[in-house]
Amino acid sequence: MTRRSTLGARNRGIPEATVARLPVYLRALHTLAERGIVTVSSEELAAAAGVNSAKLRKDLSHLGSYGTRGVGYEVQYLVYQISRELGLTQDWSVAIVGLGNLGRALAGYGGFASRGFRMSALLDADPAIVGERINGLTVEHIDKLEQVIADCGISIAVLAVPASAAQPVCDRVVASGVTSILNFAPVVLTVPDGVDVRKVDLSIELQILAFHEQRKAGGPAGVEQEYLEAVDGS
Amino acid sequence: MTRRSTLGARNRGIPEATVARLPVYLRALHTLAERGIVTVSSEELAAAAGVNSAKLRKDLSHLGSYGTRGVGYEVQYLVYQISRELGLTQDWSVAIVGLGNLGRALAGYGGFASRGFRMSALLDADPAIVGERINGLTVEHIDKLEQVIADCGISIAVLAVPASAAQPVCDRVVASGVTSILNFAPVVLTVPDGVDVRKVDLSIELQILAFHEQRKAGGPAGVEQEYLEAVDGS
DNA sequence: AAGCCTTTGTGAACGCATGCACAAAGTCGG
DNA sequence: CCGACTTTGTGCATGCGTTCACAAAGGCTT
Repeated sequence: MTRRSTLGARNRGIPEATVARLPVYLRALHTLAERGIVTVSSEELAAAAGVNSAKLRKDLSHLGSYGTRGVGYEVQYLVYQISRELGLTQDWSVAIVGLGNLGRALAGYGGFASRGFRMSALLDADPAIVGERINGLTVEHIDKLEQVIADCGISIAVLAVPASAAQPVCDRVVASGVTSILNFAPVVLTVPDGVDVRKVDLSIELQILAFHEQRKAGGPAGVEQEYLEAVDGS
Repeated sequence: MTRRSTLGARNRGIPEATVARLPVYLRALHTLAERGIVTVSSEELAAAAGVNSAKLRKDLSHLGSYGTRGVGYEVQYLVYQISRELGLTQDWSVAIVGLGNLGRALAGYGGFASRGFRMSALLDADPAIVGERINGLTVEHIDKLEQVIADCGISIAVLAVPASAAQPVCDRVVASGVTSILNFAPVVLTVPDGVDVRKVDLSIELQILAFHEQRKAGGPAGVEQEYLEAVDGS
């Protein structure tokens, strides 16, 4: 073990799996705080977040030793610590590229602005959409992409463009200085080292559900024979 | 090792990580097929899917031995095998509950219908929305939820409702026989055993990006001191 | 002040996932 | 028909993530 000090493991290097759960804990804590709850045990918080309590404690231990034995965690303090670790104590400017149905839904989503994320720019290529006001912002033409990203200090971009446009648009935002991308287009994006991409894909999620659904119903129906029927009807 | 037969490992029990990647391979294969490509090596397909070739081969080996050594995989055949394994050779009826901005975007998304998923019902509680036609379907009032789910044989539901409505709506669709749920509401759903839930949460994705973004910029800015300033201005 | 009770933080064991590296197995040219 | 070449399928090692179980640590009661 490579312990750095005796005061808990403030190791730089929080496991990726832990990072992915911190936002869930944070949301649960906010809910508790709204109900006026001051202190929470790992057991209670874990239940609210839908995880095992041992996992919760280990996750939190990666941030430091912020609980009190015999008592639990102070809700407000933990909110602050997790927020800070996630980088939510500073503001992030976000651009949405592509304002079709999905892009509009994202632009109108209140959950963004609430915690550290400011919707700073909306960009689209369609002249019929450019100039429209959505949620208090005017849609700019994508020709101004580089300029807008620089002016607003945008480092995070949300891509809600058609699949065929995704890679070119991605290349442009990256060239403009964006280093984090949330991609809704159903393509595998190629980016340079140092750029993070996360992907949200409805179709994939449904297919995973279908797999398990089929499993419940008794496994894949087809036997080997079916393929030939499927392709040439013999 | 517990091999079942000499003909590859047709072990029931495909790793979850593999299942999550199969749809990605499937999409890559469809793209190749459109370009008229008949045969593909693990190296090429892995590149198209954005994964390591060894991982791809191991994933595919869980389905069976569908490649030809020295040659590669036949695209159409592999499409069929993966589709069958994922349960896409049968049709799945899907209901969307909640037709705000996000629900509309989902209802209009072409990627659903294309492969095995049929949008069968749209449900909402708002009288101003009920009766509207979206993408060829009429929005029904949520009072008819149980009836519609039974009539259409729906086993997969997409929840795009406000957070406060999510758990009650979830309980109702589950009681009606739905066993797979794709949840867009920012809450942790509680469901009985045997029901699968997958969650899509924009806010969480952004927070994960923010964490890495901050990391690139030199780690969490705040020192211990900052918390006191943040809460009571002392 | 002392002992009991609660809850954290973590060592240790286990299981899953990843990636290397190579033998087995097939194709293709001569 | 044979030998060289290509590519699959997988044994093995390594690392990450999860869970159990418990000692250490604090609060609370008497």
